[in-house]
Amino acid sequence: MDPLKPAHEEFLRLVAGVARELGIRELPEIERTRHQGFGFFTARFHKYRVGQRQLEETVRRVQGSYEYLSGVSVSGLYLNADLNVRRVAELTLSAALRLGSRYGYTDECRAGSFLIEHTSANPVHPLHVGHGRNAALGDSLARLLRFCGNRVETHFYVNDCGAQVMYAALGYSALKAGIEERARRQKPDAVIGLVYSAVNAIAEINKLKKELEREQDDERKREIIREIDEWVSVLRRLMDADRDLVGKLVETLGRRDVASEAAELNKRYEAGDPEVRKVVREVVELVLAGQRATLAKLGVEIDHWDYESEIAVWSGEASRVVSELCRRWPQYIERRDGAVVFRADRFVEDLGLREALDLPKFIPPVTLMRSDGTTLYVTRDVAYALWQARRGFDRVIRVISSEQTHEQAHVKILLHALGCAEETRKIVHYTYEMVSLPGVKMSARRGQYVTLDSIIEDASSRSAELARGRDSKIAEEAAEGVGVGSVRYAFLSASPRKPVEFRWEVVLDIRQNSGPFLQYTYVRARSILEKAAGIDGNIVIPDEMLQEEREILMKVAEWPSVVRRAAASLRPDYIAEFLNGLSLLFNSYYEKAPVLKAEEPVRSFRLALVYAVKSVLEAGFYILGIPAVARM
RNA sequence: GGGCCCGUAGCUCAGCCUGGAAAGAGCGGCGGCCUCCGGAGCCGUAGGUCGUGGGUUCGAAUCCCACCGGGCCCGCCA
Repeated sequence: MDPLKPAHEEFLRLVAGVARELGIRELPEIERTRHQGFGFFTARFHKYRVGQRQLEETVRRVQGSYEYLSGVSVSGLYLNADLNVRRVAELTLSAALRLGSRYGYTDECRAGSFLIEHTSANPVHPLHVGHGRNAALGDSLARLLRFCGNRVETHFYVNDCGAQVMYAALGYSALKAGIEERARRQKPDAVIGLVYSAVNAIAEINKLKKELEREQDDERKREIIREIDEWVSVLRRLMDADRDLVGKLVETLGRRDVASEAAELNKRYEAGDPEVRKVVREVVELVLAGQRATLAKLGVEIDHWDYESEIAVWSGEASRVVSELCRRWPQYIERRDGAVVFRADRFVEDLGLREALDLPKFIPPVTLMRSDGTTLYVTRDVAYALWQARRGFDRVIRVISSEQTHEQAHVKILLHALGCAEETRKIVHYTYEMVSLPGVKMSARRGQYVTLDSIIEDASSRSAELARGRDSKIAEEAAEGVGVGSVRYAFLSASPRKPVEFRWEVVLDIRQNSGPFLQYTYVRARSILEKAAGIDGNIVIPDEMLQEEREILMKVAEWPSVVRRAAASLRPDYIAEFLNGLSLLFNSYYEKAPVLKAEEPVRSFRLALVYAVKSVLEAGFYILGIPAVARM
């Protein structure tokens, strides 16, 4: 139910009539007026080369009487119309009272079925802030599209292939008992994260030492020594976290050729060696248990966990991708020391695909297979993309950070080269920019990151701290909900295209544009309704409304179209912005207009208005995944 | 060196896809209010070369080009 629909239709009829009279063949676009004082709806006639007088006269001739519009006017070459606020208000309040937190849904926002892949962090460490943005975006897209009545399935791609997993597995099998014991006490992903970083550092140091022995050039030698020092200090830092564990890892693996062992392990894993398979899966499951717990805390549920090994490797799909490309495009295949390289650069150039596939201007060649016969991430990703595209959804949305722009372009090119036009069209690389923390440099390989767990925890304790001075028990209870709300809002409120700097003053700013601000608004609205104990269904719209009441009603009336726009353009931030605007209006109103103490019938009207605001906030909270706390 | 993205008020951001009215919010600043449903409040006000320079257009924050500044990426890593 869209309360603006009748008014929109009336305006549409007017505009169409005017256009017809003026001999304009197309229908001028109808917009929500951007500037105050020029009505609610606008149609522009600039490009049709008509005079203002002519437009005015035509409008006068064509316009009829309207139920939902008022004040049709021409200003310059704009045709504007205001709303009949009373009529629209009736529709809005009755829709909100009837639908509650489902208000906002309209049939027009259904757009098909969606497979959404998101988060897909490597299973060797805990989730960090960047994954938080990915998870919040992916999850909210899923919620938004579900709210709109679409079929949605969420997927997490478990990258259990490749060297980094093998590093974790090597460390794990070397110190199994100690690690398992720790994983019972601490979060298992944190434990494995430490193991992974330590083994990685050991491997790096060993590789560099070997290089140092062979190296002749003094300049280069000094540089290698510098790099070794850097990794040694990484190791030292990891020791501070768990001296016993990291010390034992150095002892056990320090003299071994960890890099070669990892490569060997990887080869056996891809071949499906049962022994390796068992170890790798054990370590991966430990990490996933931890990652799952973090996601659950954020209110994120994943429907399917897709294992790279199964879907791309053991199924033979990745190999088929390679052989099929060799068969179709032998002229673009090069073999370098046994590795298979696809000359994506020349392929794109020769076939002139840049425009058609909307590719970046620089495309490097892409290696499809290592010289030891194992697959590479991009090849497996192509196999996975095909698998996704063939699961019977209209669209596949892959939420992947902008770091992978080039890799995702490769996937697109390779799909095209395989002749999978249909599949390519379905797949969307939903990109978002990085999250940074002031003064923190992150590197997963160096075990240097701020975990999502610590961010959520920090947000919760800080929000409890901010509430000190009020009821501390309530603050305590609400802390986690407010913490989660603040974190999710911080990730979702900016356009995905913009880098986000995570700063506590902003994230927890109660006055505006934050999760807690919305939650606080919600608590206020809810508290009024609780005290009122029930709303009369017979709402009389008063003849004299406050300016704030008019504004809130029109804002609430716009909610369904905001939902539609957000869903159509896949932008949860539109929802966040809208809720922030609504909250600002409501808080201002709250201060001016007593609800419970008002005389009837104004009291009932105001209660209905509060209920409508509360309902919109609830719907928006569902979409953004912000906990609707009752008190805070 | 090349590629992708970002640059709008002191700060955080919306608007850019699809050009059109005086470029919108909030925070902070300044000045005020409050025996009232939750003060983590409210009202008012000042504050802008839309990074810079060209171009296209009747008209550019919006489209094109160049440059400057920031982030990310350019591997037989993922």
